[in-house]
Amino acid sequence: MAERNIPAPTGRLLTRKFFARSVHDVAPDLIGATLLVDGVGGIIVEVEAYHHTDPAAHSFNGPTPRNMVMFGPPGFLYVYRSYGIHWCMNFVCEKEGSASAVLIRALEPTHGIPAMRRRRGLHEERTLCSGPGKLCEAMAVSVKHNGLALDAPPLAIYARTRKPEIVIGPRIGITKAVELPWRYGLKDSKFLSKPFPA
DNA sequence: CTCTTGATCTTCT
DNA sequence: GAAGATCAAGAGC
Repeated sequence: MAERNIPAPTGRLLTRKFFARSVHDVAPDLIGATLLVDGVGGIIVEVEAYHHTDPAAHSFNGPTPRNMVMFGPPGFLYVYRSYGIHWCMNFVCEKEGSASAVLIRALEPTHGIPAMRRRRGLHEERTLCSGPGKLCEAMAVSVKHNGLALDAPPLAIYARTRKPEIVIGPRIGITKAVELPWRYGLKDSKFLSKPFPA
């Protein structure tokens, strides 16, 4: 079966400068942007912010081989192994040494859906990218992508054209700093990893 | 629908 | 040795 043609996304391509701001400004601004890896991906509908002063962040206890990219300059990709099985992707923000990043938690699939279905072994679009491990599997992101620039192939991130309605809540799956409202989502999206509390 | 569990890498104790 | 920025499958309701 032939792969369907992939339309070019609209909107400006984000450059590294976009990420050289507070992680708490970048995170909500990413909701509605389109993330593609090798032309495959979708609209970012859910993210979380992490910072080195935050006990839940991987960078909280200083640099390790795993989190080294977080301590580098903004505008690069940090990929880590989660629970020994999955990969999760983050965009490094702020400035070198600030060790802050935005975890990409869910996408609304728009580009290369047949490829993502194949990789996930799943047909249903709603759950194709509805979690940080799921979207990496769908886009074939792994440690090979750790440290790549966010504004150069195979990555492309397109700015949204309109500001969407954004919902905020506590982060998912952590046990430290659980009260901090640093999870951001696209209001009423069907593609979230979990609904936001009312 | 909800709840429980296994998978098994990286870091910390 | 234990915990963790997760996910899917199976049991039970």
